[in-house]
Amino acid sequence: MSKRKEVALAAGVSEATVSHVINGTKYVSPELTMRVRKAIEEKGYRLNQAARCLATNRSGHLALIVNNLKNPRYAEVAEAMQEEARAKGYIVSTIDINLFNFTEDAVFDLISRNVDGLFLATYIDSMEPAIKRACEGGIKVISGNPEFGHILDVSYRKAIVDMVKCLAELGHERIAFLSGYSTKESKHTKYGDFCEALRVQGLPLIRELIVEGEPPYIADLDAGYHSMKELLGRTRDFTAVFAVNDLVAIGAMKALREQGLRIPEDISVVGCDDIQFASYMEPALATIRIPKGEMGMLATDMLYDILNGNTCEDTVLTAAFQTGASIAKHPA
Amino acid sequence: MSKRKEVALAAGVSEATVSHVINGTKYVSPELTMRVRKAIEEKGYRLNQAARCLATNRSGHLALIVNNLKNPRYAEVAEAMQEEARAKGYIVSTIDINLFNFTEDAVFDLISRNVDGLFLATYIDSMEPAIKRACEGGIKVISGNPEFGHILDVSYRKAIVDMVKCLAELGHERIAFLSGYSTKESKHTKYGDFCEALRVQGLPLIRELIVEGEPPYIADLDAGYHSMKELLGRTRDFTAVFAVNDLVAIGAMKALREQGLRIPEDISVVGCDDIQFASYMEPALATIRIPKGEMGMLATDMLYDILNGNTCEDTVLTAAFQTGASIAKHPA
DNA sequence: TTGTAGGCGTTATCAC
DNA sequence: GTGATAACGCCTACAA
Repeated sequence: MSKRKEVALAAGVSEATVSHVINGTKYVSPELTMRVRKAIEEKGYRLNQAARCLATNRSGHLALIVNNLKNPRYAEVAEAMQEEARAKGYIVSTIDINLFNFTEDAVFDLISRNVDGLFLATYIDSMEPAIKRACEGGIKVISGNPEFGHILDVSYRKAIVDMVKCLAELGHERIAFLSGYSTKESKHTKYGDFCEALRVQGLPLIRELIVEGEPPYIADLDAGYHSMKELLGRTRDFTAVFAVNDLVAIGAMKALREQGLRIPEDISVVGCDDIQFASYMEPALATIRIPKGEMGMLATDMLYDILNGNTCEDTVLTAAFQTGASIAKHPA
Repeated sequence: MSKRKEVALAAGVSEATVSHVINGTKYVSPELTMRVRKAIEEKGYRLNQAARCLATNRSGHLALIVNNLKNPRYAEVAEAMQEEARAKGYIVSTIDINLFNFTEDAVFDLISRNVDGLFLATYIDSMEPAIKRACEGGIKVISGNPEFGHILDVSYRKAIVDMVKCLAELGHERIAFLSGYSTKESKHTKYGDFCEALRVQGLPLIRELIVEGEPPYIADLDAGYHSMKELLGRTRDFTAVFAVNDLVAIGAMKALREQGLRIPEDISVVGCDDIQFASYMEPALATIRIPKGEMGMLATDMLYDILNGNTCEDTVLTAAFQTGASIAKHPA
């Protein structure tokens, strides 16, 4: 690895000049610029980011926090964030906290690594203290919590209301909810939105039809499968089910099929997130669409703006109900 | 952010002593150790990794290269790698090269960032030069290519032979292959294995039944869907299809259904990777199982060993055929 | 057992 | 427009 000094030597200029052509921090004559570039090329010189970070206190390193990378929803956010970040010269590390299994050290490590910015694509109360430390440590964070600075969030309210309305109009009255998580978690807004939506439609909230997740609260295919089995073991008196995400919905569909229940003839199913798989299911899963890629991009852009002293607007994107073949009229 | 100096001051010791208790590089009396730890705690001190990196030339930063993070196969590798890495004090950045859309800069950036190690979970010829540079830059790399140092790979051969044998025994003779990529890519071993497997079974390799992918070669659900449509447009004279991965298989299933073809009664379908979704399909997708989590863990362990001057063994894991409801006897 | 000092590769502030 | 020089925070001989 050749260093800046060697490049300067090869180009016959000072080290400072090399830096200036690299960073564009000062005018350098075209001729010298050329010589320097050539020297860089020939020497195969690579700027040492660690050194730069030490000097500038900026690492060009972003972090994304998700709760389950295996959920394509987050994979998509991660991919978009990464793509946008790379275009802006940043690298991103995705931290997969297994929900509720969260350890503060993961965040402290981020501080230690001088991460410039942080996007919380998932949110749990228990990480608040750590995130607060991160803020104090100078890390810019973007999340759904105004307490941490700028906010980028998605609101499910309207979509869930629309969805419940759609089901109600199809004659459904007893709608189950597969939570995946604990409905006691304060930030678990989908459950709150669902309750509200029922209220709006004048439908009852039936406790028996609410299935809580089990620790460690990984809302995945298996969780959906087991949640539905639990529900079916409890009662069959429901005609529609809303799952906290598409994975849970798809898992639930399997459990329903195994019990000989037809979708949507017997039970209508709705998921959430609109992962690509949803439309490849048989029947195609009705779901709630959220702008996953946009979130990743926006988060990156916002962080970029903040880090460069520009302003950035807080944003709340809105989800949209996406109907599908997995819902139908209430069975006569 | 308090620095080491402040900790030293607070603990009434020298900076060197602080470092030694942090790194365990020298014996420090229990008493002083205690004082230092307390001071660290009180001051909320976080070691600056950039500074350490500059001094030691080690970043504690690993990278994983995949071609499509949205493919749960890679998400799983990424998650496992990350988990193992964190336990060892490393952080990992996952780089999603969109296959064949690869740009060398991504790798050069890794060099610039003093990444200690690199795991190529995917492989394409076009990145060879860049990876070579990474090696020269001192980055330890693990991949399927011995040229780059240690190897960690998975062999599909036996699994594919078993799979074709299974299909042959069920009476299938005309087996299609949805490549997703270009079959001309030298490293695209699944295609080679498939050809070999046909040979072993004495089955013909039918050019018409081989569907090449389209640039930019993202072998995902849509690609599978379109590949199958293309195949169906070409001929219906096949009774089984092997897809390069589960996503392609699932996409193909949709196209088949749309044409009124039943799975497995009319067409048997086999995927590859054994992503969790496979078993949640209707019918459950026969596939080829690969140890995804194990690969992520192993790669990390190997890198860790190498980086710490230990030896590590090259490993080739073997895939296994996993039957499923998506295959059945040749339709009479 | 503990402290001192030089250096890691860049940036940034100054004179030149 | 260009070139020295002092940080940046930490590690690590080497000295005490």
